[in-house]
Order: sequence, then structure tokens, then C-alpha cells
Amino acid sequence: MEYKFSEIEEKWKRFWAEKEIYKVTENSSKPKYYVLDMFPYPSGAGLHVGHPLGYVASDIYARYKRLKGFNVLHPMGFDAFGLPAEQYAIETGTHPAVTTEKAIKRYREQLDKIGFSFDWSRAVKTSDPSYYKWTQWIFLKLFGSWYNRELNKAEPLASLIQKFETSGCMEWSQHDKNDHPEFTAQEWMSFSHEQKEGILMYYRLAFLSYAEVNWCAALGTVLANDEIKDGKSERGGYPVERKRMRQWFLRITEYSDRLLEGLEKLDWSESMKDMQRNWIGRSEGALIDFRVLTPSPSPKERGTYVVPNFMNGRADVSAQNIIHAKSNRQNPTKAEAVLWEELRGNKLGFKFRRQHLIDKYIVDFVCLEKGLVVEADGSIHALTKEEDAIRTSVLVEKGFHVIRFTNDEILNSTKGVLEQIKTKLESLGDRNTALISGDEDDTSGIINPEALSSAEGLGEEHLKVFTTRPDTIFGATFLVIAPEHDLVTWLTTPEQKTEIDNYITYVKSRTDVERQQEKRVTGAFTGSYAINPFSGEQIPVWIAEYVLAGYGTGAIMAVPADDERDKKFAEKSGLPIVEIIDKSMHPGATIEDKVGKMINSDFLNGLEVKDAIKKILDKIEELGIGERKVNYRQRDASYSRQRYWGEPFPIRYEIVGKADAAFADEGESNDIPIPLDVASLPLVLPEVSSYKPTGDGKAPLANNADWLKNGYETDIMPGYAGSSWYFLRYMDPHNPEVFAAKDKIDYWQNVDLYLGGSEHAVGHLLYARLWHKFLFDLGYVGTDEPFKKLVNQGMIQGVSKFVYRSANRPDVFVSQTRLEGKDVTTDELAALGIQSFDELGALSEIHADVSFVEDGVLDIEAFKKWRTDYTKAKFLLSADGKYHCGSAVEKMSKSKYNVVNPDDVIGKYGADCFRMFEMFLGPLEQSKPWDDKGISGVYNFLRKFWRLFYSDGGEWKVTNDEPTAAEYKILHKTLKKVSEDIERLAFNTCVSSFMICVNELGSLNCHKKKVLEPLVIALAPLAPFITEELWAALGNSSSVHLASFPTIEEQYLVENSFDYPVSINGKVRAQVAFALDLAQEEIKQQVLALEQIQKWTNGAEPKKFIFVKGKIINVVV
RNA sequence: GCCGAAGUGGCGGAACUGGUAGACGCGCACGACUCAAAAUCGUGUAUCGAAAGGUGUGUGGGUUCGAUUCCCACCUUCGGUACCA
Repeated sequence: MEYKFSEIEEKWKRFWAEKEIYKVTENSSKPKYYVLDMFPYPSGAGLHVGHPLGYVASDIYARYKRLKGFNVLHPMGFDAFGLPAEQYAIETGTHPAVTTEKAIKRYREQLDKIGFSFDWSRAVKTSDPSYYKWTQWIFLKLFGSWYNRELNKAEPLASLIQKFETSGCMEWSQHDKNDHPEFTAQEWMSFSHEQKEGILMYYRLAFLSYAEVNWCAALGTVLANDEIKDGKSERGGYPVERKRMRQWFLRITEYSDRLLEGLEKLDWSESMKDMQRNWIGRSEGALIDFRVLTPSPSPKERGTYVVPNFMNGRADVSAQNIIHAKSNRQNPTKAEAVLWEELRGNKLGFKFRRQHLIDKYIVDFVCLEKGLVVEADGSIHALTKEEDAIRTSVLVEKGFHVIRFTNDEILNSTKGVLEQIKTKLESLGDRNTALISGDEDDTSGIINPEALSSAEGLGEEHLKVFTTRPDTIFGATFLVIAPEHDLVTWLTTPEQKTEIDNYITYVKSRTDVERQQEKRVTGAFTGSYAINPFSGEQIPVWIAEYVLAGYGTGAIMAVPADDERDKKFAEKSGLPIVEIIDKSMHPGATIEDKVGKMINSDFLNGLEVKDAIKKILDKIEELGIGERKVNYRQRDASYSRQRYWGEPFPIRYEIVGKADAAFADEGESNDIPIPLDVASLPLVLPEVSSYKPTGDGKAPLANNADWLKNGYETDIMPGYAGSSWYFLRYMDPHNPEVFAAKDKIDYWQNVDLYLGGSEHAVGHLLYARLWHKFLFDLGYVGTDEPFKKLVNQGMIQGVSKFVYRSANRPDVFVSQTRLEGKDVTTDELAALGIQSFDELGALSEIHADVSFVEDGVLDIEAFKKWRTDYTKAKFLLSADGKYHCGSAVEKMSKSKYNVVNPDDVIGKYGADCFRMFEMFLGPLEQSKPWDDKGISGVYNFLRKFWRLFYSDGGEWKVTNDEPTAAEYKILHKTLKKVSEDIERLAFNTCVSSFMICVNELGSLNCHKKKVLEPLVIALAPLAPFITEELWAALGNSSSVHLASFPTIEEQYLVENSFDYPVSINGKVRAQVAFALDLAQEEIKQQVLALEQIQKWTNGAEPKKFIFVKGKIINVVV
């Protein structure tokens, strides 16, 4: 009987589904094992042969574990929210749910054909309200939690509020002055609801903040940095601009250390861990204060000035960078902060903005409606009365009224000040807007140092630098700050102004790519000097683009003797270099290596670098000029998307004043987010009149009037929301009460083996770890890491095929062997209707669909039918009369016409063959091109296996005879090798061993049940269909997949002799069999007596005789 | 640049802990069966050489009785990351 895979596979596929044999429950005494594949996004294009590679591997593993007596959870589902369906909706009007449903159906059909053992009853879909109800629920938990750094875990906000109520935030190490001013418990109790909410927002793990983002108007969305290529959107190539927006964020930075430490315990590849480590980018160092000498004439004397508007249109500074840069700015004065808390959010019944640009001045606070400017004056203003007068007169001219208060007034009699402001507001009519000059909202270009709170005090400035090498401070001969640094204007002296302006113009003109590729360092001198706190020397302050505004403090101390870039910069700019480390004891050490002895460094002299770092850090802290500081590259994760097809936020706003524009400036939107009641979840994604964004920055949800009326958040959650916790839902997928019941979570715990592509290294895998750790902190899960073992399968690449088309004669295609145009006969030329080969001009490579090509030869007829413009194509063939194609290994993609659909392969060879061939292709983790040349080998194997059971005539050949020792040996050798290979996921060699086994049994003409039946079980994980058929034919009534893996009986594997290779000086010269229990002396004598060995030793005693039992004999002469 | 992975026949790859390099499969060649073809089965297949023997795992060194495996330097390819102080 022939092996008819299509009948067999159809039959058992139905059987498995009907009997639900892959359904798994928690009521089991067996040990659990959780095998998971990364969540697929069901794209409309369906699966290609690359996609199932990991699924096949995990399926084999899951099936094997089941046979080995584990209760295996092996689920599958769909990450169903996403941009492609939404993009399609925008183009065609089809609801994304419809598109997604269709794609899922197609995926499911394709997956079913391959014979996976998924428990489909547990399938989840992120776009299902019963699923995203819990995504929203977790979000609310994040929103309602803060990170307690003392206990190093997240806690519900209640504990924080209690803390504030009992002791305020005085002397609290977790309090950051940049966020909000210090307050006592009494003050906290007196704060308004809005004030309290404002402060709590600095602690919530899901929080609102203002950030500049990469706004792509055409796509109507904010893009991640990696979605931007050359300043344009990756998808579509639309322009990208920078906009400030109110966004949700997850405070992942609180978890940086734990995410880093957690890696140590995980069974992940080093490269994967490294990617996460690099992403988090922890570096230990110090913040050091450098006092800056006030330039002469001082900025106060110079008044205001304009710097180029370099912050616009720059795509490289991410939203997070900006937040960070902001925190690097000098603090607002306490008085300003206090007053702002009272003015913001329409508290006085009028809307105030702060740090607002009017004409060329930035005012502290302004109510535009009434035209009232409120200025908070530091002591500095006492000295600059005249200038303030000019400033006031300009403002009055523009239709503004100005009232001023001193810091003392504001702090000591806040109520009185507010009364005055209120009275003033009420006395004023609406402002005469005709007086206002154009773009008053553009605050980007002009900075008035008067308006910067940093100018408070007596005009002394400090530059904070971050360094990982504080030991080198005696070699710090200049400072470099980012061109975007706030103090650039303040520091620039009139003499240097032109140079600085020119440099900033230059920086602004450079694209990201140019800036990245540039190895040359460039910069400009500000004209100002700072004081090295240790050497006491005056050192110049430069700006240079190699210092980034978004990292550290945006300022560095340059140590040209010990830093490659600083050195280049110093050499180029003629700055002094002071050697501070003697590396003569470390030949070969590079300039950056942390080794050597300190020199020219005062009290550090003679110390090793490591010790010097410790000593200087102690000193810095003792002198109060800086502190130890750990810096991270990682930023808080942006969590808002201005799109439609995603999870709505379970948030509505208590609208304070008018509805805000999307591109709100800091402090403009005072709406207070209110979490929805858990009982009202899910907040279902509404229908909208258009899937397009509104154009003014509002997400498509703003197209639904009811939604707006209810004050719901119009942004949606990002793609990673649903996939950050789906592995938990599989444990209890239909529970309407909780995201997963505690007893089920306790049973399944976490994922034992996780398979997926390495492209998720820092996205999904980091966020999922964050969520899991958060849920762990709150006690919802019992493990603090979600994925114990992670394996990345390699990609299957496509093999593209090319035809070569003439530029001058687009109907003519030249075979790959004849591109040179040599030996082309006149007949051939005539057939093409040309005189000479050169008339064809350039020959361009064009992708031909791989389905038309077999063994490199093009099926010309199929190719002609492919496209209408090819119907009349003419071909210049090779000498063998065939058209040969060129080929190249590329990414498998539709656009390259190199996609191979698994359905086609299965139709031709069957699913078992497809599965085994995918595995046979090579190591799982390695990328490899798809080439079905070898598939016949696997197909032959399956048929050979089949023929052990059935003759060609269809007779059953299996006998009940007792196998011989040799036959048992083949069986148990194979069982051993196969289980070892599956355990270490070496499926390619596993397939090989089955082939060897079948070849050996074939040559022994073995058809014995006692050998074949165990083999059927062992092969079942790899080839589930054929084994099920044969298992039934062997007389079993239950499924082979519910059987037990056969016991390996070592007794058949015991060897009593070994065929030793005997080498002379490492070269094999003879093969001799010896009993394994023979003594070395005995063997030595026999070996030396051998004729082949005598030939080399000439009878002399060898220099050395090496004997490794069961391995090798080596004679050294 | 930095971090990581990898370089082995005509091709995919094997050799897991330093112990017979090239398992297994493809392809190719020859043979058997057949009127013939397909299918199947068998034999051979790193390379130079008639043979003896020599040479061979990206290149050059080293350690070792013995190295694809360990060490040093370099080259190439792929992936990640990018002026991170």
C-alpha cells in the first residue's frame, strides 16, 4: 500500500479535533510544562514557510514532553490589534475587525494543516473585549500604583498618600526637586484635589506627561525612532515633524535595575541578554558641579538675544530625551512652582500659561484671555530695574498688563498674592487681540535668560556633568556641552556669538544620518570658562554635536588624555592635554581601558584606576560638589498611540475649562484623568465615522461625538499592551472574574520554553518582563520572571530568482549565462529583431516569481502568462536551450516574489514531510535560505518508514517475532539519540538519526512489532500524522500522542569491544578492535606488535603511548 | 566603532565534554530491475596522486601525544547598536 499522506492527514486532523486530544486542564498529578510561541500578528498575506519554523520546533518539544509524562500547556492565539488592518481600513473603509477576523481564519486553516497540538480552546485574541478588559484592568493597576524605592517594589498608591498625609515629602530620598517642591504633611492636607493629583502624577507607574514626539501628519500618528528612516516615516516615507503632546507613559525606569539583574537567572542566549543590557544601558559614575565664571559682559548686561530655532524638525531626540533634557534644566524657583500650582487648571476661573513667549520675552505666567502677565521676581530684579521697565513697556504696548511679586511675597502670603491677581483679572476687560503679533505660541526660538528660573540668584552658574570616570578629573582640561543645552546662550560671549551661531546653524543643517556617520569631531567655543573644582584651573566651555542633549546632563568634562573623542577634539581645537594615567604597565591597553596608575593628579597619584575612582567619589561627596550617580540609557516607555485599532484607555477626564488641543504645551491641559470603575470594564472600542486621525493631532476616536462627550481618552494603547501579559491569560482564558485565577497561575507559574524571533529582544520581551514584575509586586503572580528559557529561531530567508531585461527592448530577456553577450549568433539576433547585442543596452535584474523556476530554469510559458506585458516576451536562451535565472538570498517577502506558501509544500509532500524538512534544514537558531531541493530526502525517509509496515502491494508486514540483539540495539540507540537531541532542540540531527535507524532496519529486513511500535511513538512528535495512522494499524485504539515515550534500555547499548583507531603521531594508521575491559598494558603490546604499526616504529619502543578507553590509541614515535 | 553569532565537500549541514573531520540528506556518476521511463535498490563521491603517501574545517601563529573544538592576531559574512561621556 502506498503512503497516501493527504488521506491520512485529513483523517487524523478531524479525529484530533473531534476528540479534543490536545485539550489540557490543571487537574493533573503530572508535572506542568509550559511551551509557548511568540504571539503572531495575523497579516493578510497568510503564512509563508518561514513562519511555522518556530511553531514546528515548539510543537515537537511540546509533544515530546507530553509523551514524557508532563502536563503540557501549549496554546496559540493572536495579537490582533495593529497598524496593517487599520491602514487597510483607512484605504478601503473595511472595519479592521473584519480584516483581522479574515486573516485569523486563514492563519488558523494554515496552522491546522501543519498538525500542531495547540489547545485551541484556550486561544485568545487581543482585540476581543473580554481579553482587553484585563489589559485595561492591568493598566488601571499601573495607574494606581507607585514604585517604593525603599522596598524596591511597586505598591498601590494608598501607601504613598498615607506617607504624604503623615510626613509630607520632607527629607524623603525619593523626592526629586525637579518634579515638585517639598511639602509638609500639613501642606499636603491643605492642597486642593487638583494639586494632589498633579503631585501624584509624578509617582504613578502609568502617568501623563508632556513630550515632544515624532509626529507624522500623513499617518496621523506618533512614530518610534526606529519607525523613521532618513527623517521620513518608514512606512510611506511621509515627512515627520516634532510636536509636543500630552502622552501616557509607563515608568519602566523604576524597574531598570531589576530588569537588569533578573537576566542573570534566565536561560536565554547571551546575545539576547546583551541586547537588553545594552538597551537599559546602566552606567555608574558621578555628577560633578563645575562653577562657571560669569561671562563679561554678563548676560544680564546683554539683555535678550535670539538663537536659531534648532529644536524643530529634529527626529533624533526622542520624546523621552526631551523629558530628560527638561529635568536637566535648572529648577523653577520654589516661588514660581508654588504660584503655578495655584494658577494652573483654571483655579482662579481663568486659564493661565507659564513660561510663555510674548514678543521677544518669556513671561512667567500669562492669562491670554485677559492679557494679564504675572511675574515672579527673584532678588536679581532689584539690580535690573531699568531693564524690567523696558520689558514692561513692551508688554504694555502689546496689550498686556503686568503685575510683579517678589519670591518672598509669593511664598509667605500666597493667598494675598492670589487675591491681588484675581482682583486684577476681574477688573480687566478682554484683551485687545488686535495688538498681538502673529505666532505667539511659538516659544521655540527665543530665550530670554531673565525668564529662565536659572537666572535667579546672583548670576552665578553651575554646569553639572555626568562622568563614569571621575578619577580623570585632573585631566579635564575643558568642558563640552550639547549645542541644545540651555546655558549655551548664557555662556556665549559677544565675541564668540557669531561663531556659536554659525555652529548651531551648521548642526541644525545636518541630517541624522550625517551626524551619525561623522567620525570627525566639530565644535565651537562659547567664550566662557568654568573652574575645575580639583585643579582649580579655568577651563574653556565648548559646544559640540558629539555631546547629546538627551543623555546624562548634556554636558561632559572632557579628558583628552583618556577619551578617544575628547582627544580628537582637543587635537583639532588646540586644547591642552594633561596625561593623568600611566599605562606603561599595561602594554596593549587602549585609551579607554580602566587600568593604570594615576599621575599628575594630586592626592590620587600612584593609585590604581579602580581605587582612584572610589577615592575621588568619596572626596566629591565630602566636598559637596557632586554625587555618585547611576545613569541609564533607557527612558520611560511611551504608551499612547494616536490610532484607532487598539485598546481604549479606561480613563475619562474631568475637564477643566475648555477642551484642549492635542498639541498642548506643558501646563496647558489641566484635565484630570479619572480611572473608570473596574466594574464598568471593558470600555469597548467604539465605532467611528472615519479611521483617519482628525488632522489636528487627535486620534480617530475623536471622530465619535459620544466618546468625546463622555470625556474619554481618545488615544489608544500601543501594540505591546496586549502582548505584555497574554501568556498569563492562556492559563485561564475564559475567566470573567479575574485576568486568571490564582490557583491556575500557581499551577502553571510561568513559561518554561519560549520560542520566537530575536527581533523582539528589546520590545516585547522587555515590556512583558516589566508587566510580570509589576504583577509580581502586587502579588498577582508568584514568579518574577515570565520566560525561563528563551530560544530564538533563525529566519528562513527567501531565494529570489532574477530574469535580465533589456533596457532598450523591454520585451527581451537574456539568460543568466549570456549576459556578457558573447558568441551570440546572427540567427539569434535576427530572432530578436536586432543587429548587434549591444543594441539591448543595459540588462536589469528583475524578480521573477520563484514558482516559475525549477533548478534555476525558468518556465517560460508560466512567466509569459504572469503579466500582460510579458505575453510577447522574447528570450535569449543559454546553450542548453533553457532560460537560466540568477538568484540571491533575501528576506522572504511578497515584493521579492520569493515567498513559498506552506500549503503548496504540504499539498506536494504532506505535513509530516514539511515539518521534518523544516527541522532537517539546519540548526533551529540559525538563519537559512529556503531551498526545497533536499525535501525529497525527507519524503523518501517517510516512505521507507512506511514500507517497514506495508509492502508495495499493501500487505501488512509487521510480525510479532522477538527481535535480535542487533535490532534492539538499533532501536534503543535511536531512542537515546532522539531524546537527547529533542531535549537540546537539535532537531536536524534528530531527523538524521531516524533516517539512519530506518536505513539500518531496512537492511536487516526487520519488520518486528517490538521494534517498530516504540519507534512510532518516538517519531510521533515530529511526524504526528503518519505515526497516528501506523499506531492505529498496529492495533491501538487510543491516540499515539497520548502514549508514553518508550523506556531506553541501556542493556542493549552496552558494548564490550571497541574498534580503536590507532594513530601514529596523531595520524590514523590502523583500526583494531579490543575488548573494553582489556588492560592498557595488554593493548599496548598487541598494538605494537601490529604489522601496520611496526612499519612506523621499526620495532623501537615508542616515546609515548596514549590510550583513551573507548576513544583512541595514539603512538608517539 | 562597539556587542553578539558564524565561516567545514558542488550544496544544506554533522562532529554535544580536546580524541577516527565530512554523519544524514541533496546533487552527481556508475550499476541492478524494466521494452523503456518513473519509482525502487546497490556502489562510489573532500582533494592531489597510478600507488605508497601527502594536503585539508576563513588566514597566520601558539598550546597539546592529539585542535573544527582552547589561546593570540587578522580577514569575511550576518544580526544588534550607535557620538551613551
